[in-house]
Amino acid sequence: MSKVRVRFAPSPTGGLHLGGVRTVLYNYLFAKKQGGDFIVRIEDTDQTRFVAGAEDYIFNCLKWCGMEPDESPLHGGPYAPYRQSERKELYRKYAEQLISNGFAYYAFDTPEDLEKMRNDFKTAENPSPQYDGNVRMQMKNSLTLPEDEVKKLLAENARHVVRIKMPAGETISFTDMIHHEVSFDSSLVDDKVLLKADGMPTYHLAVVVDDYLMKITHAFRGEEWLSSAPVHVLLWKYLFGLDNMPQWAHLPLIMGPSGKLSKRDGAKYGFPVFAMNWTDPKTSELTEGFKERGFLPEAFINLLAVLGWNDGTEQELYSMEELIENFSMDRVHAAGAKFDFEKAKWFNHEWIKKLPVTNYEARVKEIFESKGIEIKDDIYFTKVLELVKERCPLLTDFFDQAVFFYITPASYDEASVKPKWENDKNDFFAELVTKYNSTADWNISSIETEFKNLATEKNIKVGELQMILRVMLVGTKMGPGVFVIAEAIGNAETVNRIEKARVYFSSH
RNA sequence: GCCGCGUUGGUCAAGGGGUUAAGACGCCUCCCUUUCACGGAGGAAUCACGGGUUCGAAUCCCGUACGUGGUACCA
Repeated sequence: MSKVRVRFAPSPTGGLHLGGVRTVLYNYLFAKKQGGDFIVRIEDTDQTRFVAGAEDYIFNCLKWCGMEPDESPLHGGPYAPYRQSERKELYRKYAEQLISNGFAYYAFDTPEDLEKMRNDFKTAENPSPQYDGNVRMQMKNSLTLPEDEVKKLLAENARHVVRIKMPAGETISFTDMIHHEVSFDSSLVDDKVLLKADGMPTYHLAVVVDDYLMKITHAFRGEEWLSSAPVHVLLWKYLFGLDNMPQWAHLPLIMGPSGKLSKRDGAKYGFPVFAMNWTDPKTSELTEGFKERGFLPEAFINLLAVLGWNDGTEQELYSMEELIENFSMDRVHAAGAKFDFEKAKWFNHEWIKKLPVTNYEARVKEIFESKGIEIKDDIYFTKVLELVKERCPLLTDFFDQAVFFYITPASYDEASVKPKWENDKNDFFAELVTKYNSTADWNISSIETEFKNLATEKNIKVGELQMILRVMLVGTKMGPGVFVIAEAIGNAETVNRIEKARVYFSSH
């Protein structure tokens, strides 16, 4: 059996969303599991939709996710070029081969002609007429025009396209790795354009020709392509033989709160849809990415992998290696899945807890510095992150959960302290400051022992005092153990914060 | 409209003729902590509907409904 080769074939028209990344992932996992090659081919046959920077952006996303292609326009490879716009000259000959075999034809209809046809044939039962067997003989094409006129038009370079001539009354079927037998009635499929007036192929021709030329063995794509699969199957049959056709798998769609997930859903419902931040160069509109929202690539990959796939066990957390080991296409769900941001955050939290802080502290450091907190002591920073990570589902949560390790609170949760602030409390903290000022060995147990001894001596409930101490050090009722915080921020700063708060509470 | 695909709790899902119909997220209660989390123990909540087939259907078949994708010289 020949080596497994799969491809991800994006068109560089904008950001890379969830569904796209999952398509790459399944391609990648399948290829790596079989020891095959993962190819990225850029499908840029529509120059009107070209967006500057989109291709680089896609490769950046793949890099962030840890999925490096074996072949691509960036990585090179034996089947270059990997950009369809650079392969333009290749396609025409296949289109012409189809025509000479009677499987396709030239069509000279103008956009106005097409619009007229759609209008003329439009009825209540058929709101969107297709260019198909029912109308093709009434259009302007090499099937209806006299041969010499066709020759003449071609000779004078009249604008034309090449369309596939869909046969009538055939059942076109194929085996999909996820949906199993899928079949279509060829009479109901339209004469899709194969080669456009500008000489570029459409997706339909290009995908078949390139998959053949690049020796692709398995072709995975979103389910939105299933409807046009009969065109591709026929093209394979006419051009290269069904025996050489790759195995198809049409992946279930990832749904948003209302229908197929779109980038609009992100802004609308408050969660990212793209892998990384994407700014449209034309409109300057920014669409948020999972990365910038505070996701770890490990979590992003993990949550995408199990959205539509499971290995039949109860395992939910998988590293890339484990995914490669366990992935199989036949356990991919046929039904679409609705994306749940709450669960996505849970995955991220699990990975934050699981991975050593050193794995992501550089990113957290950037967040702190962008908010004006300079990190000078990396050892201390690591320790701080370690202390708060179980309350941070997102990387961006670390700031709020840990700023107080760096700055003295500017305000206090007065509602919690005020009702309990009486003279005995004031005295207690005044004495505590004196004691702490002379504490020689500043560690958690000495801090706690001194505190509790003094409380016992003063006959005040320890718990109540601890709560007040917390508010004094943190500002609010949050964070790790109070004495742990005191130890971390140090003797001088602890004393400083207690004294500042004591004065504040006594005068308010 | 037509064509394709799909349908197990709110969400992700296991299970594919006989099960008390797993598990996870979320939600609720309790424990832990006089904080917030983490962790632990419980709880509410599901086989779209109608017909078959069968001793027995969440599981097989047929309809219906609903959802979703396509219906471009876009991918």
